[in-house]
Formats: sequence, C-alpha cells, structure tokens
Amino acid sequence: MGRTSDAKEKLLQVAFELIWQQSYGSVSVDDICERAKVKKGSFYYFFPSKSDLAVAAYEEHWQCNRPKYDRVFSPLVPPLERIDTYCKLLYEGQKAKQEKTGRVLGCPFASVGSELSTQDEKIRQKSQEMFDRMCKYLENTLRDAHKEGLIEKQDFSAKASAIFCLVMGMLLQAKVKNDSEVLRNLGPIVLQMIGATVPA
Amino acid sequence: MGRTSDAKEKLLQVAFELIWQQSYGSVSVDDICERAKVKKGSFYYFFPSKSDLAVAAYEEHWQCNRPKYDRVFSPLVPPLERIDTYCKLLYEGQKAKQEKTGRVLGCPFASVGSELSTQDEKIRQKSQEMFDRMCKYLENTLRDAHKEGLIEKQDFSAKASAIFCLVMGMLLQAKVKNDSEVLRNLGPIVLQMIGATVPA
DNA sequence: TGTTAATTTAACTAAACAGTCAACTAAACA
DNA sequence: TGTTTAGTTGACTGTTTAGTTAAATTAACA
Repeated sequence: MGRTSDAKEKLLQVAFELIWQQSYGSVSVDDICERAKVKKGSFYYFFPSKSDLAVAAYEEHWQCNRPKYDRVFSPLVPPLERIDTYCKLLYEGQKAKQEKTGRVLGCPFASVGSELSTQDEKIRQKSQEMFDRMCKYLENTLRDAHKEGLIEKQDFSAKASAIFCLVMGMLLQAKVKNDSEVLRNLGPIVLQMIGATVPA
Repeated sequence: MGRTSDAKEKLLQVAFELIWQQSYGSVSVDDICERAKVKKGSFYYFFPSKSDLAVAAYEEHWQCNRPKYDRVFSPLVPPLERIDTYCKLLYEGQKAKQEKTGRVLGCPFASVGSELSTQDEKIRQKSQEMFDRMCKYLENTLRDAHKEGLIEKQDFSAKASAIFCLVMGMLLQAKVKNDSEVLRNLGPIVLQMIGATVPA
C-alpha cells in the first residue's frame, strides 16, 4: 500500500559515488540530494542522518559487489590465480575510474575509514568489517595455496592481513600520486610476499 | 620592528594536532583558533586559507621531526636495525597517542592524503612529498643492507615503496580497528618482506 | 473506486561555516 | 621618547550546513 519509490536506492548509489570521488566531509546532504534528484525531505524520510546514509551506502555497495568477490576468490580457481586476478581487477578498476573522473580514487572503504574512524563509530565498524571480510578471502586463498604445495606453511591469518595492508597502502599511494600505474605490478609483489614462485 | 608573536607557531601546532585527531573536514577554523587562543582575524593575518594553514602545518611537522628520522636512518646504524627501530617507534608512537586520546590515529600524512588528494592539489602534493621522503630513507637502507650482504639484490626502489605501502596499510588497519597492538610485530613482517633473516 | 499509507514537496530553522575589515595595541628601534 | 609596523581584536558578512515540518500527492490494494 502507498506509493513506491527508488529514491532510497538512488540516494545510496549517489552517496557512495560522491563520497568516494570527494570525501565524506566535503559532500553535503544537499549535494547528494541534487545529484539523486531527491528532495531533502525525502532524504530524511529514508535516513535519520548523513552518517547513517553513509553506513547504509557502504553496506549496499558491499552487498552488490559480493558476488564479484565470490567469483574471484572461488575455490574452483587455482589459489595463486585468485590473487593475481584480484590485483588485476584492482588495477583495472582504478584505471577505469581515473579515465572517467580524472582522479585515482583509491579504496572507498579505506578512504572513509581513514577519514572518519576517530570520529564516527558506526563508520569505523563498517570499515573494520570490510577489512575483515577481505582478509578472510585472502586467508582462505593462502590455506588453499599451501594445501596445493604452492607456498610454505606460515601464519596465514597474519600474512593475509599483511597482504591486505600492502594492497590498501598501494591504493593510497596511487591516490596520493594520482597515478594508477603504480598498481600495474601489484600481483607479482603480493605473490613474492607470500613466497610463491613469480611467473616470468 | 612592530610586536612579536608566537600565534603562527601555535596555529600550526594546534592545526596539525586537531586534524590528526579528527579530520580536515571536521575541524573548523574556529576550532583551531579557540584551541590556539588566537582570534580569527590573526588566523587570516598569517594564513590566506584553512587549506594553506594545513599545508604549512604538515610541512612544519616534517621539519620538526626530520632530525628524528635522520637519527633513525643514520648510516652509522646497521641497516636492518634502522628498519626495526623505525617500526618500533611507529608502534610506540601510536600506542602513546592512543593512551592520551583514546584513539589510534594512524599516519597523519596518510589520513589527510587519503581524505583530500582528490580535492586539494596542494595537500595532495605535500602528501606525495612525504611519501617520497620516507621511501628514500627506506631505499638507502635497503641498498646499505645489500652492500653488507644482508639481503639479496633486488629492485630497491620498488621494494622501498612496497614496504612503505605495507606500513601505511598497517597504520590504517590500527586506526580502523582502534588497536595499536596490530603494529607490535611490524618489524619482523617488514624484514621478512625484504628477505632478511628474522631474529628469533 | 474509495481508502490507506507510503512518499514527495517546498518552505523553514538555527547553527556553523570560511573569510573580511577597520580600528586598536604594543613591541622594537632609531 | 616618539615613530614605525607587526600583530590583535571583535564585530561583521553572506553562505552553507544538517535537520524539521506540515501539507500535498499518488500508487497500491480491498
């Protein structure tokens, strides 16, 4: 009953995109509403605050992209290929965004986590959640790689975390240098880090 | 001639500290002035804009801390010890700040670079400058380590950059988890990454 | 088709924002 | 000691901010 609307979804999409391209602090509720073609009253009909919208937008983005990650890190794919594909997708994704916007945007979760972790507890938690999710993909991959005799036994949890930190740092470097090419060779760097034979 | 003042220095210090603890976007010129006990008119007597103050504050912080870095990375210190000391100082620094403020703050340059690189070109450049400076310290260290036969020949520039990315990512992880303990074992992780023998 | 309830709208608030300015003050120095 | 000038002050502007509200609209459904 009552009327239907895609305003909520539009707000989530636009918010994610705008905050990624700029920053949480520099994007206003009015900006988001204007781009989403939604009036401010509707905004506050759907979301209690700007911060709540941001959290919802990031969760929505994760839910939309989860199938993609599941595919990349599928147990059906050879372990080291998963990592290489993941790195390639990161590079290509950043490059594509750079071509569209003129700017390397880095990791959206890292950016918002870095900006707001000391300020907004809900956003901090969402950032941490993403961190843990990605580390799990990597940890599983490392375990599988070990089972297949591709890498030595090691602390897989710690190593997965270190890999993800390296990747986040690389994305930050790309953003700060506004140069996606620093990500070109990411795959081999990560593979070497886990002691895998790097393909020529 | 004319009167003297430490208002400028106070503004630089307070701005750095506040932006580090919160974020660029959430700290207002009024906040900075209040904490520095300086009137807004004086602020704009010394700095043309908030963004210019931020750039100056970050440069000032680097100039003040440069002697410390020069000591840590001194050629008189054995190469691998330099890296270990650097990692220890990072851990202790973050821990100390956490005890004071209740929050892990991460790397101030990475935070501001991550927040503003797509927005403010001057801040982007300052961030990149810091990135390059730190990478130079690390690259020199790697070259010296190789000269002393401690590590294999490799692409030292690329490896230095990768190490710094790992470190930045680790600091981000600590901030997002609000847990400085993830940095405890940073030294060995980095040493293992360059193929050095990790001390027991 | 009439009722219901979900959504939309525009006009509103009150606070916070970055930045301005002309008049004032006081330290340095000749 | 008087002049110079670097620095201070507080009151100001116009804009932008997040968030509110009450009345209007419209799609779904019985």
